[in-house]
Amino acid sequence: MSEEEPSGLLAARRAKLERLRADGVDPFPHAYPGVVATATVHERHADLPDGEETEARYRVAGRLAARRGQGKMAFLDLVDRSGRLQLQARRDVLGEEAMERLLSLDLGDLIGVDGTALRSRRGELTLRVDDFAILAKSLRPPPDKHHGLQDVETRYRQRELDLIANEDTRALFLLRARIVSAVRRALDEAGFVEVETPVLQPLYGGALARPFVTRFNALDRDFYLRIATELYLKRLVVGGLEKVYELGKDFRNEGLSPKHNPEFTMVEWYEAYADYGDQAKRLEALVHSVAQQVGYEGELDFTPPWRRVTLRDAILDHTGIDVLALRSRDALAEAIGDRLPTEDRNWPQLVDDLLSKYVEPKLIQPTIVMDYPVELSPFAKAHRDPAQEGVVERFEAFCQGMELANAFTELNDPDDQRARFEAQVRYAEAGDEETQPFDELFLAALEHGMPPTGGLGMGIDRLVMVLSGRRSIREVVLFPAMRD
RNA sequence: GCCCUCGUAGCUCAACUGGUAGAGCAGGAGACUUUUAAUCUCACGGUUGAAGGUUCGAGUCCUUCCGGGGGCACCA
Repeated sequence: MSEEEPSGLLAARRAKLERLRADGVDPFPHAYPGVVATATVHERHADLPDGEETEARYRVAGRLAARRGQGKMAFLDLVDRSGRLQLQARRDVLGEEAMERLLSLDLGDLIGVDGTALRSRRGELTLRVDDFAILAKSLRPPPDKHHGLQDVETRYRQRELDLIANEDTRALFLLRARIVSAVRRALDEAGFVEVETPVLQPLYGGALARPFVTRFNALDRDFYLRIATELYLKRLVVGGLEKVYELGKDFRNEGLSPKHNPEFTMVEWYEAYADYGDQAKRLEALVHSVAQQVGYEGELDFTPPWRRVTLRDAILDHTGIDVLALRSRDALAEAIGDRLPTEDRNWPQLVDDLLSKYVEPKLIQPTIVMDYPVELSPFAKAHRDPAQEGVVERFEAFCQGMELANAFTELNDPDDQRARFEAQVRYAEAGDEETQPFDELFLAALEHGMPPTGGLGMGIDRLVMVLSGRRSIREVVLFPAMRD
């Protein structure tokens, strides 16, 4: 598979590959047992004084990241997942042949080293190379060893290069892994059972979004990639699993933005015999705990309780408009005036517009916005306070100017749920493309009886954005969606 | 889909009002036994995203297309 290589860089590496083979060295050996992390070597000799040598031998492996040649002695930097370790190669230790082979290595080659720990006169912990092996020859030049890889497009399209070249990228995705682990651990310890529900669904639901459509050949019909796990998880609560969660990918067929990737990771949990107030407490405690476990040190204060405000008051504070006093589309549109385009927007859409344009960007510290209009929330239970007519028990948590989580006291009255589906169908007939399709199987499940239940969904990518201070979801997704 | 903006060597970046593309790193040859972005010498490295156009002359100006980033729309 040859291609243009204007600088002859590929040819030079190919030539080295052939030279290795000619010398009887396998450039792609099968395994290299007994490797320890470079961080382990650093930990074991943290107190070694400058200029001191030891008898301690280690086998490490990783990518050759830098080289400082010196004729009869050379220093090399080896990078593995845990960090970086300096190697010292001496002609008098290795002998002529091995020294020449080591000096002919390219940056980017994967090597394994057996060596003896010492600390150089300049204070750098170093492994003197007693023996080494090429573990995989690199046939392409790596990114710049000092500047790393800066080109945003290449960083996203070839994330492996970003990970090779940029230590903060490695740290970020290790952080992401610890965040996901901590979320799972918190739910496991709280007695939730992790489940897996279908990604390929004959009918989508659980959120207001357009789905991806795919073809199921054997059944000769279209299926949908899930937009949420909500409805299947609630069927499991009906089934008696009581406390369930799923952490996985959802897919929404919508535009790209710094806050939206068409496939994203969501955790949803459902808890029998609990309400949305319980979920708010669980969310606060969980995020606070996760932040502590991963060593979050940013500006955001996750200490419970978070600020709470009703949606009505939040919009009133930021716009002067009382949406609950203006329950008709036209009255609300008139109050909005020319602040937002109101044509072709129905009442719930206008409320949502006010929230996302005037309130959401201002919510930097963690904030829980409670009590939404029923029209925006087809799966949330009506407010227990009869005075709160048209309002459901739902909250969204916001942080760093974006939505982090969405929760409600789940609607478990099957007749009410049926009426909500019917309302969604009416919105669809009026042209709304993001309505909730009618789900008879879900209704049948509710008719068997679902306990009072509180549920919550939280965007994992956004949690990682918040805890890492990243402003684009593409920074926290390994392979974000890109054009061909 | 619309608007703004960016695209130069493998990587990181230069190139005044249009004057014929340059450096560091990497790679090649060589020197060097404690370097830390090692240093030094020499040579090499380009379809300036693509295709057109204006001009005596285009990296630079214009048009279209491709891709990235930001914004709008869509959007949770």
